[in-house]
Amino acid sequence: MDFNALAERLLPGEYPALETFEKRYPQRDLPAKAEVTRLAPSPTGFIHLGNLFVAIANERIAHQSGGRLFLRIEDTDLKRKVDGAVEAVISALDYFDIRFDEGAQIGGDETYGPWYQRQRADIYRAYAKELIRRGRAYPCFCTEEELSAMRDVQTANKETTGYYGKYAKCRTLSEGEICAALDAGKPYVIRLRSAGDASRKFVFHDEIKGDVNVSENDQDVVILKSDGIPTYHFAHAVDDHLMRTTLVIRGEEWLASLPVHLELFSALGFRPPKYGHNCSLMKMDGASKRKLSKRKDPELSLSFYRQEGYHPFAVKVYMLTLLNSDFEEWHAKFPDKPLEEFPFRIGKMSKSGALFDLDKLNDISRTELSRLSEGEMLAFLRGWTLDYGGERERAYFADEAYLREVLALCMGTAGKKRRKDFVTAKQALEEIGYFFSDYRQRDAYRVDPQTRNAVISAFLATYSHENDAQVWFSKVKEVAASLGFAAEMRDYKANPDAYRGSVSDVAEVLRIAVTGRANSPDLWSIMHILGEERTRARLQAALA
RNA sequence: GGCCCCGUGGUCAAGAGGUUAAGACACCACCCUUUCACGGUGGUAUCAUGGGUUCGAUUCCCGUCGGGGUCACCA
Repeated sequence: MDFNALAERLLPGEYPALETFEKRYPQRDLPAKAEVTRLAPSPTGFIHLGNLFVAIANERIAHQSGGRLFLRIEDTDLKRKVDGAVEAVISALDYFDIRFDEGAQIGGDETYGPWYQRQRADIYRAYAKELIRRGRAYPCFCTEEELSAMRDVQTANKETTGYYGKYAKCRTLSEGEICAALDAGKPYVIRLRSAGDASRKFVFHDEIKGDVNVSENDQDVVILKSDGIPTYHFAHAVDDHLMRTTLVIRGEEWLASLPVHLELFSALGFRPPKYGHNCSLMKMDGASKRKLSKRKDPELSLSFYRQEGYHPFAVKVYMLTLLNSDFEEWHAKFPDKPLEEFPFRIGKMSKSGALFDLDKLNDISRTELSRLSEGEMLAFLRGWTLDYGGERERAYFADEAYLREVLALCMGTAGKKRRKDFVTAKQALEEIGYFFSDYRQRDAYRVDPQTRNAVISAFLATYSHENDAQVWFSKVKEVAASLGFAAEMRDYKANPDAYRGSVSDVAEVLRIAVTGRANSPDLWSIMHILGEERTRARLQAALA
């Protein structure tokens, strides 16, 4: 077989000599320990919490080591392409502070581009042509039907499925057969002629998983699809070599194809990067865990968190606590230090899949939000409102001084004790709704209507808006006492049977009447922010 | 099903051949309290299982079970 002639027939024309690529994409000039990492999404426009997870790890490792992080777009499958997807990816990641040094739409150093794989078609073909010349790749004319029939046979025989060994029938086609098929205009793909033996095993060191047992690849994988575009595997080997990637952190689902990648690197004469296969984020589905899925878990797309109004910092803190178990302690110890100062270590990443825990995220969100000043909170809420808020939320910003006052009270920024009532922007705006015209009773009264009316009327009878907090509260106590409730918590606790309840129960009635909820900041302050008129109106309305 | 990965409380997890097996979330109780919170203290709860190795195993080895991943001209 004349491989040179075959290569010429399959990929006619002049392709640059491979050395020119080595020159065009030189070894990077970086410090010794610097790592070059990347994110290589396909342009579906969908970004997942899992993507963020991996993105943060890649970003940290690159920047912490003085290396580079780049963005490459894996657009080799046109079926997946969605317009504006790249912008969406960048914007979503940017929201969480992931900044690329170079890559698609980044505008940094362009040396290692182009960053869209479709624009690199000639590069892949040049390497594919070389592989054909060396007899390491060959054309395959098998149709989809043939392949699937073959798979059925293999399954029935309980054999490994795929294109390998005796099943790789195009591997042994004669020159004449190939030419005939080509002359007939049959579509074909280019496959790797694997030199591996699946019965041979070896140990591979994974940066996250540690030593992993793998078998050699023996599959004649497709490297160039019938449209001349490379498969992921081939593009990965070529690109990550030429872009001088030193470390690939990617999802665990790639571990199975690692042998393919390793053989590709070796066939191409490239040194493979280091790999870290990171476990996927799991979700509880009924009684069992499962990987987060785009289809089934739209609520776990990155845009969900933005829409809900989670603070990006909080999400990042949560991701980091899952990524490196000692981060949480570090962050608790140095809450004011920038996250970048945390010594992130790939070796600390967990080998087992973490279950996504919304309770934990919410707790972190609460804590992080409670650390903001009311000015920062105002800005955060405004940002969210501009993007996702409705008319109601927008109206809250009409009187900024008033809003500030509300936030200061709700966050406890004035006093020494911060409150932790806010979890997300959306929820916070809902939470403060009662300071605006839309009163809604959210929580139910725990006392019967008669008692409720009695409490409210009694309070109304003595209510004087000018009273300071002290006087105001002593009046609440009087109301309590007059209706058979303990005025002092202590008394109630000492002898609960002697009372119908305590001041707490009385205050709760008033609280619900005024705010619509059983939880709120200091009631007296609320009444004073609302003003006498609205306060009386709400109490009055609650009587009805 | 084959192959690979994983297996400490409900969740995230630290940990070491001998420990009272950390911590965080959630939950419960109590304390503080001028109501709501914040906070504080305490509590319930874990080494999947069987067999080895060992004076001793949750830790090392093997099997079992369980969970996950992967077996495309998708990435």
